[in-house]
Amino acid sequence: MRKLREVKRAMDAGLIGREAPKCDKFGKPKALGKFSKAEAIRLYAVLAGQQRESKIEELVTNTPSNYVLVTDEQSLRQVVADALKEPIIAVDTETTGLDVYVDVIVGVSLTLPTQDKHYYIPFEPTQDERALPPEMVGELKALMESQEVAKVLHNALYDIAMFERHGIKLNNVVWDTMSAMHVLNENEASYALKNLATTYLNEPSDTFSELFGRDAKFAEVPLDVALVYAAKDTDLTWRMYQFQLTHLSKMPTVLDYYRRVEVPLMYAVYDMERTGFEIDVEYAAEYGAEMKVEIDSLEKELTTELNVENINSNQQLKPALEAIIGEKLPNLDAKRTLKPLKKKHAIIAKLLRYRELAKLYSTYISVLPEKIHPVTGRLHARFNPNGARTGRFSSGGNGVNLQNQPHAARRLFKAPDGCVIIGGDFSQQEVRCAAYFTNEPVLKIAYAEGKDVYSSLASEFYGKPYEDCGDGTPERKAMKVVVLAVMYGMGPGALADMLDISMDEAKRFMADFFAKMPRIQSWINETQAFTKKHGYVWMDGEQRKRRLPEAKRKTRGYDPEVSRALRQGPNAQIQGTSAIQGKVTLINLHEFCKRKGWQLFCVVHDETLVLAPEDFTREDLAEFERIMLESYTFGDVKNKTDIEIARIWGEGMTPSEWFAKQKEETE
DNA sequence: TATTCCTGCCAC
DNA sequence: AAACGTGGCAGGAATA
Repeated sequence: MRKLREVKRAMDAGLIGREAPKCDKFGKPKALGKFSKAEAIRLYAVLAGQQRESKIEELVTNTPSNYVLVTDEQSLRQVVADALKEPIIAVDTETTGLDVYVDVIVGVSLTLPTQDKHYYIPFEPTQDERALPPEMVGELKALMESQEVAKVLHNALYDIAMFERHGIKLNNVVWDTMSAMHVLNENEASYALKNLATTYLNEPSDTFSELFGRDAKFAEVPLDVALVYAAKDTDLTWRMYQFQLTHLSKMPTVLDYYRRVEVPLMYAVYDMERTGFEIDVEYAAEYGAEMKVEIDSLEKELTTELNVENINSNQQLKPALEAIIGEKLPNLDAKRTLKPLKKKHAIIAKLLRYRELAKLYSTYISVLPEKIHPVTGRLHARFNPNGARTGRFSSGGNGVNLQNQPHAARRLFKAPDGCVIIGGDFSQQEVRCAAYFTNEPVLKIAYAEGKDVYSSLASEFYGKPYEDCGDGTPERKAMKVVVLAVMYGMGPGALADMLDISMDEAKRFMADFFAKMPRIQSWINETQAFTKKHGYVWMDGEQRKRRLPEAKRKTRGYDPEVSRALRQGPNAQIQGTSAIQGKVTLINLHEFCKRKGWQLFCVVHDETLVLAPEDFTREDLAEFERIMLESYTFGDVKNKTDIEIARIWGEGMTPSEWFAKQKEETE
């Protein structure tokens, strides 16, 4: 719609006309047909090209006088000397591409605020004879590594990695305008610097691809254009920093959180991403081939039995399946719809088996080996510390999502020779957090006595002894999902589905649940009332907000968006606070790893993995455990952590099993 | 061929 | 009657 509107505006203004009419086979122009959407989109491309050229021209002619191109060694040295006198500068790099293990810097931008100067320093392989030789990037080393000069960047993780390519540590990054924006407004549509500048600095700016096209390379951008584009980057970064500082200063607890947690977290994430994973390629190939055989034969059988072209197409599958089983299906959801019919119809059992294998194979087993980086020989995940609006990490992007690997796929991740994976997992993290916020005596007493709340509730619900509902049992697993779901506002219908009970039984379960723990109910009510009144909730200690503006909407009758926002409120407070606990702990573990020569490996919400040499001691482990338990506590609710030691992810043993085995082997 | 939406499913 | 929350991604379908 945006594109169509722009085309309309341009046509109305006479900036662009209809396409030239097509000619017939005699070369005579045909009559113009109806004005189609397709033509409008083609015209948009023409318009964008026209605008691109004129925009670039305009940018260059209006290059501010304090944007300076640095093209000789002496000037470069002078800029560095001047920068070393600044207390804080803005930095940005331009590069040959986005692969932090392959690409190199083609230019560096520096903003020197007290001088009010914005420099762009181009290096080879920039395609211009004025570009400085690549080894001169080294002239920036002292400045970048200085612990005196603080740095502000946009998406610093990337630039830290690019400087590393040239043997330079980018130290003393004190602000990242991208991560700060996540704290300032987690609902932002885009966190691209140029878009933030357009929104908040009253400075309409085009992103690189908008200005130069999708596949443009920075090294090929003419230097007069590169100067104005790149110098503007640090100019905007600096202005964004001041804007953010002004606004975060109005929320001192959030500002403190940002500096204390989000900033040091960058360096932890940077190291964690670089550690990477060794992948058991032989096992993957063997296991994958085995799966593929079964998948292919199941697919063949299902295709014939159902008489469809493609069993992966639900559009084809649904009517075919309905015809065979003789009943209508609401959807083809495996858990809800198909599983109950599994016993009755062999074809459904076969389909479910096929789906399970196909998912595992196509999403995990077959792709993990392909993602091994050719340069490092390891698989590098990406971790986005503010990927979720609640402040949780997300993982994925161009790398691999490390947070949703099923157990069968975790077996492909192994510790390098001589190393083990040590994992610490917060036990019942969110319920402990709930105990803290609600002050519910049943929960607090249970945790004080060292009871497992999921097990207790499972024991009651299933009418089995507490001991039979311990860690790893299906009863406890089911109850874990149920407790969290009910706490976060699940309805009786869905609960009945989940526990395979009637609607009335589900209602009774929920009534019992809240009657037994009345403070949970009252805390939910209070939190929802707060959400409705203010349009946001606070995480613990007002460290960060989750803004839910829909909650404030005045409604008559049911409004799904308002209801959703009211469910999100209590959830965000607990999930977000748990995320803060995870981040603070991760920072401390990072320090610990650096001290010990260990490496951060991976973080999955309530679980952190590190790589340690296999001769680690009990004392090392005790220290690791202490960091897990003491880095961040929920008031007087004690933390609990389960520790696992493994050579293969997910195939671990307890510390006592480990040391027993070690002892055995040395004897 | 490229992009986007939909359904479904993995993790916590 | 509409009812856990937070993500990422595969594969099909629709659209241009």
